[in-house]
Amino acid sequence: VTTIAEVAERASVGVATVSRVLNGSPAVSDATRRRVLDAIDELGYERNATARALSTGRTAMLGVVAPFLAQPSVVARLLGVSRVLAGSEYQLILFDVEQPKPITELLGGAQVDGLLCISLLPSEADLERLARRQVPVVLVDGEHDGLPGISIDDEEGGRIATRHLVELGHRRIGFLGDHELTVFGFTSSRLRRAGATEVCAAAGAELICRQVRHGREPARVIAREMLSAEDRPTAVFAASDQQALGVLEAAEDLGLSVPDDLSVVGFDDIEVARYAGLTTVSQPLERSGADGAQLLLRCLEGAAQETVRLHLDLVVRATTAPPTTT
Amino acid sequence: VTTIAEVAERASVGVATVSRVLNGSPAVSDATRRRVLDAIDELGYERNATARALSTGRTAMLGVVAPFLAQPSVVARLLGVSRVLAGSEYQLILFDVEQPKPITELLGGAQVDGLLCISLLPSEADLERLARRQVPVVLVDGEHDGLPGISIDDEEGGRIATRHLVELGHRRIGFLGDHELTVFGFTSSRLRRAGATEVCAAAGAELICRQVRHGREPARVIAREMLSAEDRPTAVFAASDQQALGVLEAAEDLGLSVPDDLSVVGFDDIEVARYAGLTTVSQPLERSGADGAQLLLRCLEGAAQETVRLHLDLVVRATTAPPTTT
DNA sequence: TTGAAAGCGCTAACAC
DNA sequence: GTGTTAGCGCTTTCAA
Repeated sequence: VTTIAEVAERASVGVATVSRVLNGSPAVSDATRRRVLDAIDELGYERNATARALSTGRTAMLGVVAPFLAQPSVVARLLGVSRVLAGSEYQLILFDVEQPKPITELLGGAQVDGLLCISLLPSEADLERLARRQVPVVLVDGEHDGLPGISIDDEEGGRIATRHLVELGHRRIGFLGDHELTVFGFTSSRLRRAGATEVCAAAGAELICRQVRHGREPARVIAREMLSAEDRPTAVFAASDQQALGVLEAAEDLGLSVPDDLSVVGFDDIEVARYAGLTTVSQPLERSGADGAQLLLRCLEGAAQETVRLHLDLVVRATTAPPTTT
Repeated sequence: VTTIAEVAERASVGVATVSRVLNGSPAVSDATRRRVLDAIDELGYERNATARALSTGRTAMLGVVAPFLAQPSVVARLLGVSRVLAGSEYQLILFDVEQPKPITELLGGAQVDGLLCISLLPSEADLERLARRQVPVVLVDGEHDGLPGISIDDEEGGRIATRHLVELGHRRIGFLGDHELTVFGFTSSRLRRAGATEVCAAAGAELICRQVRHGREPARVIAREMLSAEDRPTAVFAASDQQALGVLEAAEDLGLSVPDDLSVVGFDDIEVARYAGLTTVSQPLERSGADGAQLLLRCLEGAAQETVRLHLDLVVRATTAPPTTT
């Protein structure tokens, strides 16, 4: 409501001078600066970010695209992003993806100086349009050709989980992962399965694969089916903790005791995992968001673009044990 | 990079006509509209939201201020907000509050058409400045004089939880709530305690109160102390599930078995509560966010401002039982 | 060190 | 129906 012009008038200077003061330009005499500052104070002036953005071509906003609600792991990542951005000059605009949909469409005309994609992969078309808009893109929990990003070695993660089961003595292992089609071109589930397949093959173990929509409930349904079979697996590796929780519920439904009748390994190590006593492959979730944000910030400064892979750990809790030889 | 002027030139029309097409004005002949649309297509034009915002005075962005990371309950609420906003023309800008700090400062010059405050109360000064900017404010999980919002009856919630304990036979009850100073002028913890106090008084039960910084770990520390006392309470009512979880951990630390040696009631019914088998007072978290967003949307349309109170439920799980008379 | 003025890309009167 | 033009509030040359 108060504009720079009113401040200028009150301080008896030109608008350019006010702008200089606002932007901390050294080319203003102390006396003038004082007058301007006083005028700003008296008028309760606050600079209009929109006008500034139009003029400079920078909005000081970073977009974060993520399937926010689908997975708790995304929340943890977002937390890292938020913490880093809080210490920067950028604001965070959240674009929640509920279903696969062109990112650019979702963005609408929204002007952002940079974009962070969490747990989803932009399509080639999206990338092209983003490039035309000169918006740098950083991936968190995803990899793509030329794009900088933070990720993990999903295949290795699959190996870690499966190796654990194999070493415990399991030879008939179930795998529960995302249904490829529903997950935004997201390949981690597939890679984790590849890792599992590799280890099973080497150990002469059988891997029974099922794909399902993400989330606990769908996993529960499929797991119930998988565990009802005559030759049910003695252990299940779920591609996410959420799905692992679904498996645990299914086990309970069927009266199977964990880990005696069934071992379960998850992936992510989200907070609930601890409460459920779930054995899982742990990845630094919050860290990934923080690092991703930092990376984007550096891209914005024109720095070189890198891709970082974070470390994975097996966390053994109470849902895995050797199979009972019935 | 492409502007409305280029589109206009290509379609051999004036910029106003392009603008009309862009905004779906009916006052454009079909033939012209076609030409414009084609030009837009060929040029891959996308309208610049910043310029539009500057011109119209509306940014199509809604701010959400929340102590996002502090509490899982806030995440659930945010989820409701996000879902509603996804169906609107507005984008969501997230302002994460890590520590008490003037909201307007946090907002910076960021232009938002409306503001949703989740689980925190803006100061009078903030409210004034927001009003001067003509930004409508809606509260989610909070109440304030003239402001519309979605809330619950915290005092009644305190009564519900405590009544449950009293009815089970507990006569020495601990209360663990937020430290008033740390929570953004947030009064729910205080009100919940008031409800608890009332019920205890009526039942002739003793209420031992402790205040603590929010979060699980601080609660654990204080609870450990509270439960180490000679005359320790036989039940604890925590003002949030997070804190209740801390109490459960403290009990485990001390070798107290729940619910035999100690009953625990939480508040919120966040997702983990279910896994921890925590008895708690359940409030519709996601719903509160959704309703709040809807309310804000209506305010933006100039509709009357209301305040809604959501329903509370006691969810009895495995952490409460009658006290064992040792 | 300071001010005047020309945009930034769009919308909305106002004329034709 | 359509075009012209004056802003929206700020930044940033360019002169002084």
